[in-house]
Amino acid sequence: MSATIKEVAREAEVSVATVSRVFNDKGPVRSETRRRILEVAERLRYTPHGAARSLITNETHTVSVLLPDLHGEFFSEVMRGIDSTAHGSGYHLLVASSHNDRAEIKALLRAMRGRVDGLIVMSPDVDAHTLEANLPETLPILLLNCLVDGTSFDSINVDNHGGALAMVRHLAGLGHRRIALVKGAAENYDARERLRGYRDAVAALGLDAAPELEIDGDFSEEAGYRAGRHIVAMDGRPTAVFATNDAMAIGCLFALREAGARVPEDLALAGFDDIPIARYMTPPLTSVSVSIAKLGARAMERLLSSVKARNAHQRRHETLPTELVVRGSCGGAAQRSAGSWNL
Amino acid sequence: MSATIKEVAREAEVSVATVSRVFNDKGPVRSETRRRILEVAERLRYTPHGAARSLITNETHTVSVLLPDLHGEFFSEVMRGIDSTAHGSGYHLLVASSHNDRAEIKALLRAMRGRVDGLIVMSPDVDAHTLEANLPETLPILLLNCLVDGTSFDSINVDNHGGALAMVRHLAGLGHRRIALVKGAAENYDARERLRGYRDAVAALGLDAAPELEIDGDFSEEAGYRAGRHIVAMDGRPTAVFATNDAMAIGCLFALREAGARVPEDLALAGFDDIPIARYMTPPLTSVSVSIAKLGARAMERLLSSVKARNAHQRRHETLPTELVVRGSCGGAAQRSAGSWNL
DNA sequence: ACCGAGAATGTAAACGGTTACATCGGCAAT
DNA sequence: ATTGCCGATGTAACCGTTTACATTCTCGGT
Repeated sequence: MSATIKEVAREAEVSVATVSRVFNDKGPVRSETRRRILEVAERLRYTPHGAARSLITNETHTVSVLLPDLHGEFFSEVMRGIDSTAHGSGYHLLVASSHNDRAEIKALLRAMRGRVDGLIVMSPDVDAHTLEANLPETLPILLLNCLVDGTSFDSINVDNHGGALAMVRHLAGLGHRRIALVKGAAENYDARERLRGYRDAVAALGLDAAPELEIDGDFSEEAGYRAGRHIVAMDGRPTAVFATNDAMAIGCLFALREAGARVPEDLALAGFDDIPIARYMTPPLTSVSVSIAKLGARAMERLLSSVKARNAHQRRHETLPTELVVRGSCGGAAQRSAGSWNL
Repeated sequence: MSATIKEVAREAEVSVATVSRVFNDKGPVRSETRRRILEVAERLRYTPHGAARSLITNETHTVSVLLPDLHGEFFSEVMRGIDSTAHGSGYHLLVASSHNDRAEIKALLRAMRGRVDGLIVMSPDVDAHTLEANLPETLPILLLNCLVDGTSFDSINVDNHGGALAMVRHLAGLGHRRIALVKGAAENYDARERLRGYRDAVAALGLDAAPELEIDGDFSEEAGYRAGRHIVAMDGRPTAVFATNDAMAIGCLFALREAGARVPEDLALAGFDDIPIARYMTPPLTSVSVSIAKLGARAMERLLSSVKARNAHQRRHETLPTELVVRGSCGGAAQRSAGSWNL
């Protein structure tokens, strides 16, 4: 094993306390002593032992991110944001994908004690109760895009409702009265909110409202593909399709093209999330941008502040606004200037 | 704070040793005693303290992944593979993106002591020397897609050379004699190997070899875009473009389309990596698949085995084969059957 | 009734740090 | 010369576990 603080102390002919003081910049140390200690430490390749330090100081300088299944762009982006601010504040990142098995989640959560200073939860499946039951009540927690019923946890959510509303309004503005929606899984919170936004907009604008316009899906490309095939075969065929995430929009586009339907001429298509691929599709996909990296950054920011406040702070629920990104897939005025392709 | 083992012991009227034995399934415990202890533990919400445990056992059940900058699909996929096997073996994952600052990397590496049992390094920038100088020599390390000169570290590399070779051979088979290459950054190891594969193939097959056919790039979409613009303007215009990664192929495709060049009719286009978007492009991109998730899984597998062997094992360098994935972007017989889209 | 062998449990020493408190000089003020 | 104070350093307790070793209990065999 590596050298310990004791060996450094012995070699530098001081006590461990002094060595510790040097390494933590705490308390007065004569500069000559400091120099000698640092020199010895360097020679012995001494590095403080993380676990030992955590044990006594009761802080790990590590936060954990719990997510459902790290799939694709969304995960990658949100992690980017999270990592960047964590890193900036000298915190390490522990990732845990829950694979939504009940017992497993419980085990995961429990394993957190003594390992992390805080927790960001992104699993829509993990209910607040499970969290409370399996975590030390002093551990700061931030719910990211989770259902926040009456829970007293801090949270950040994307304005799914508002985004969906804006998208439907946009489509209506282009003249569409009959807009199909490709739904996400019923138990998914994001999915429910987007659905709610769609319905509210349809009602408010007096558009065609029919159960068959709400098509089942689960946020996977394959579901989008199935939805697409279904749509081209409908008799009261809609003039626009709003897939509630980009992955489904992609699958859907494939199905439409396969069936010979042109987008946007025959059918307008819109997505949600504005994942990086969206702008490279043919046609480029109109979507709702949620600024995923910023979402992650903001989450970590808030978590760290509650870590520093020792979790004794005012709880808050925050909603991050979305932005409609108009590209070519819905026709209309959508145009993008050459050269700005890499926005 | 949460309950400690002592409180459980006191409440259950046993010694801490017995509680510990129960929680680790070690040594004999009367089943009645075990029951009582578990009951008390549950009531007190006791969970073993990670740091304390690590301190004495000298293992953290955590491995760290060091990567350059967690950007995009590649990261996401490789993490997926890594996480899945780590998780399967009961290991936690610490991610650290190095942001390639010298001093920062050093600090990061040092902070690892007492925090992790092993390390996967994916930063092509981190040289072996930095690793050796800043890590306890007993820490198992696996180099993933890094330059492995004479280093004695374990490693896994993608067969970049073979993949590039196969791609050029494929293009030549379609009748192309003048094939442009869009290079990656000169200092990037993957990039160099792919370039080497291209040159070897060109030489072996007697294709047109000219310096102007090797176009600068850096693996970014933007670089691909610039390369595309450059290519359409060349006088001895090539008939095929081999972008050494998919991101550049995407940018390139955009530029070609913008200039009115049809793919694959006027110009064949190929990429490398087979990122998920590739199959959704128009036309679908012919690429070299590296099975990224498998790469990550394999890496973690090997790392864990050397963790278990206490790092006292035979070092090995391994090369993961690549696979040519033929789609529509190069013309020829490329065709994909409807329905298999979600492969 | 006694012995010895396990089985069941307890005791206490690590693990590698941090930090409250004690100690020790040296120096300015008296 | 004494006092008091402060800067520099040392001592030792503590953080929450695991585990080698000691101790006690339980029984079957004699």
